[in-house]
Amino acid sequence: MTVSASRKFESFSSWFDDLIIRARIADNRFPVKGFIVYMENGAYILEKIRNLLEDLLEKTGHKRMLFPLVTTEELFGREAEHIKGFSGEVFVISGMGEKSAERKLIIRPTSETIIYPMFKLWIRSHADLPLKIHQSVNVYRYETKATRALYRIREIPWNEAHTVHETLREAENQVREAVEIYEKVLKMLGISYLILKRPDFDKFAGAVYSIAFDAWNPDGKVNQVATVHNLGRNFSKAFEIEFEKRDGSRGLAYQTCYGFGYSRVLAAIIAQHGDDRGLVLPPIVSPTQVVIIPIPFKGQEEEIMGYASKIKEILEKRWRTTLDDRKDITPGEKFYHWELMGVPVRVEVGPREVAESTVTLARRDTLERVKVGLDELESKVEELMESIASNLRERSRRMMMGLIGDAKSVDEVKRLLRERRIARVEWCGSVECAEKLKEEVGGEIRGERYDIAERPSNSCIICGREAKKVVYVARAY
RNA sequence: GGGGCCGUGGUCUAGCUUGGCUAUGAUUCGCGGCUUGGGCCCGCGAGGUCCUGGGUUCAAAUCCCAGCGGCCCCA
Repeated sequence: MTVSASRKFESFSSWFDDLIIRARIADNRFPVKGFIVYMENGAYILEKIRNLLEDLLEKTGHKRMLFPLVTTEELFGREAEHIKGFSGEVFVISGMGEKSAERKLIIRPTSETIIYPMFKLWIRSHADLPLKIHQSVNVYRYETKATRALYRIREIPWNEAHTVHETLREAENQVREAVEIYEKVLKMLGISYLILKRPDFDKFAGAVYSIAFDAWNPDGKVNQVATVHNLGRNFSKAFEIEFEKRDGSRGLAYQTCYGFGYSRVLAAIIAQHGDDRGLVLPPIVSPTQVVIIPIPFKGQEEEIMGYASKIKEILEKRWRTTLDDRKDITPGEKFYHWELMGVPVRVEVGPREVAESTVTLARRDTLERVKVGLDELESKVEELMESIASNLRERSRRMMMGLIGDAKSVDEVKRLLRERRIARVEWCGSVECAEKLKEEVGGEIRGERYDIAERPSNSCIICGREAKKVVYVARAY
């Protein structure tokens, strides 16, 4: 059985906006544009995602630190490319109360220029390396394009990690470790994505190269949920991060940094798994994992409630369990409510179940129901949780595969993007062709696969010269 | 960056073109009753800076200007 998700594909915007507020994820009506309120479910899920990621980061030796919110104009301007990339979208503190500032402060759009001056102080020799730190904080970017709840906001909750290494090779290995960590988290959430090495013109400001995780979205605009950058020695040069090498000579350190956007990952969970009835949450992050709905009949209320409480006692030992004992609404209404909230497993108990010592279990992803005996309650719920998690992952992966289409001409790219899909094309690698393509089709070259090698076998679809790369083209948030 | 559409109780909405009555209806919320295997029904009650500011007018939700905010399309 499949649940219709036609609304989310046909009118994604209104489906999403409507859902996040009704499912108490976020309220976009805060009076400052681009700043949103995370309500209990949104805040809860963000926290769960954060725990999953931080746990993996710390297991791989990243130390949690917390750095200040602000940097100075001087520090911010140290790395030429970096300031070029961000200058148009930083918030600046230019005064305090009535007074204007002697020294303006810049609120972090990302923390390189805040963290690296400290790295300079801390790193003296190879024995101090590798240095791996991370922090989960908000960063601020004055988006000039239209903002969008969770996807494109001006106050961005994320995790950023920064590492320093002796050699280029070690930095390369660190990039791979970061990619693996992000893959693990996204996999636990059932999210599907492409890992793309961004073309040079689209890399992080100050990086040697950038790798991005683009999650698919129902409206065809890919959602960049995380990025990993090899910074080479660009920043260590600007911030004078030098160390004494094993051979006694001095050298500049190699660096990497990577960021993981919590709100965009939350958006991806909602967008990839949700359907016309509301959220469909992976069990691992769902605020409520099991909801028990009693179906009382006149004269049997007490018996049924007693039975439901007993079920709750059993289940709450292992899962976040809610017994919906509200008296003023009908069971049917409760079904709709908890489906909206995306609760993975629903337990229905009525007169029939009481009489037979059974319960009826319903799963949120397919809405299938099954009746099970009390003795197998826990094992069946366990099975369901696992099955839901893997079904969501598989379903999302299949969807993404279906969205990708090969294009042999600019017209075909146009057609694919119009169908809200992702085009795979062969490209010569020139900026001119990339710009021309963008102009004609409205989508941009997002990059080539990082996780697997795809070799071009034909010519560039724009200029016809020899193709150097197989790249993916999509509209993006 | 350019263009278009829109803003009315918590939510959705009528009214706006052609200015004029106590701003319409639903939903929601509170109380009571009845129900309960998919949003049931009945009664009573609550809830409004008509986005903000300025202008035109005897009179503005309605017309004009600016701002703020949202959505869509193009770049």
